[in-house]
Amino acid sequence: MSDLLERLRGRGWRMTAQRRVVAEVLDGDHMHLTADEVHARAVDKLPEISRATVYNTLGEMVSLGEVIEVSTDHRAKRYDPNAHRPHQHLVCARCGAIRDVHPAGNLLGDLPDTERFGFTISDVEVTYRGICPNCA
Amino acid sequence: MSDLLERLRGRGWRMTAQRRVVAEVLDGDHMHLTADEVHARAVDKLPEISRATVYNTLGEMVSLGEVIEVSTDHRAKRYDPNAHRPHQHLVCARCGAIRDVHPAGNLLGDLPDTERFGFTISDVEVTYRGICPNCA
DNA sequence: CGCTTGACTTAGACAGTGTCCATTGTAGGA
DNA sequence: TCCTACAATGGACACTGTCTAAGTCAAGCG
Ligand SMILES: [Mn+2]
Ligand SMILES: [Mn+2]
Ligand SMILES: [Zn+2]
Ligand SMILES: [Zn+2]
Repeated sequence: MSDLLERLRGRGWRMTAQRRVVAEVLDGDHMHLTADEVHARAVDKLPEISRATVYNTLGEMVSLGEVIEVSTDHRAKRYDPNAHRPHQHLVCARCGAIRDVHPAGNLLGDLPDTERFGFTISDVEVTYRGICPNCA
Repeated sequence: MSDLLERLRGRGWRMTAQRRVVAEVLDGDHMHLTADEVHARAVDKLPEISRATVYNTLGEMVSLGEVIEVSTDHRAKRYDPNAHRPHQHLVCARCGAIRDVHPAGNLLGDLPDTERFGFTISDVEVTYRGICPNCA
């Protein structure tokens, strides 16, 4: 089942009921949940799990590169278990729906050397904004 | 001096000391300030200006398209008076320094039709991340 | 000019999101 | 089974942003 859980076990994580539940929630069908949304779903499976533990666990997963933090609006960060296939996000400006997208081309190459100001650039983050078919 | 102020006057804004000061701060040398940083600088010029007014004024300037909201980290929004020349941002992952950059190429064109899922896309937001010369 | 009025400002309460810490619990190895 | 280092807990706290009720004032008008 949980590939995410497998990878975490392989990294020497102490396996607790709480971490199992957080991993299960992330691997479920709902993508791009906020920490509090993850917590709400986790509570359904393990009523005594605390908010702090969910925040800690998500933060650790991000540090390990197993989960990605996404912030498409200026509100809560969202947690994305799709960390092993590089992708970007397409966001509906009206309802907030989020889709994974895979742009063609070399995004990093679009930035000329004269525009790099001596930075060593390691990452490009792109958010496409528009109106989804439902909202149109 | 303040081009920003001129444009706002032209839009029928009631001209108050508070709005003048916020516009002056934005047009100063420091770019990409947070609302509370704008407030701190505004207080130096007009001690009684309130936090709420700074938030309100910045929000109105954004609505009018005279200022852009930027969120490069997952913390406070930053306010960018450079609203009339489209650009993107380059951010130092260590110290948070922000530079304006002007990518070549058609950013929107990088997203194939098959990756648009029926959305009407109106905007692309790009953040380049790396390490600045100072931090390297 | 001085009045009038509706737009603007203010202080502070409140809400949403995230962090911290002292205490308690427990996974997993000896 | 026991130990102990690591993890979980709950609640206080910090940061960012929003809201409201009451007071203030810019600007148009006589
Ligand atoms: Mn994603
Ligand atoms: Mn800028
Ligand atoms: Zn929509
Ligand atoms: Zn730096």
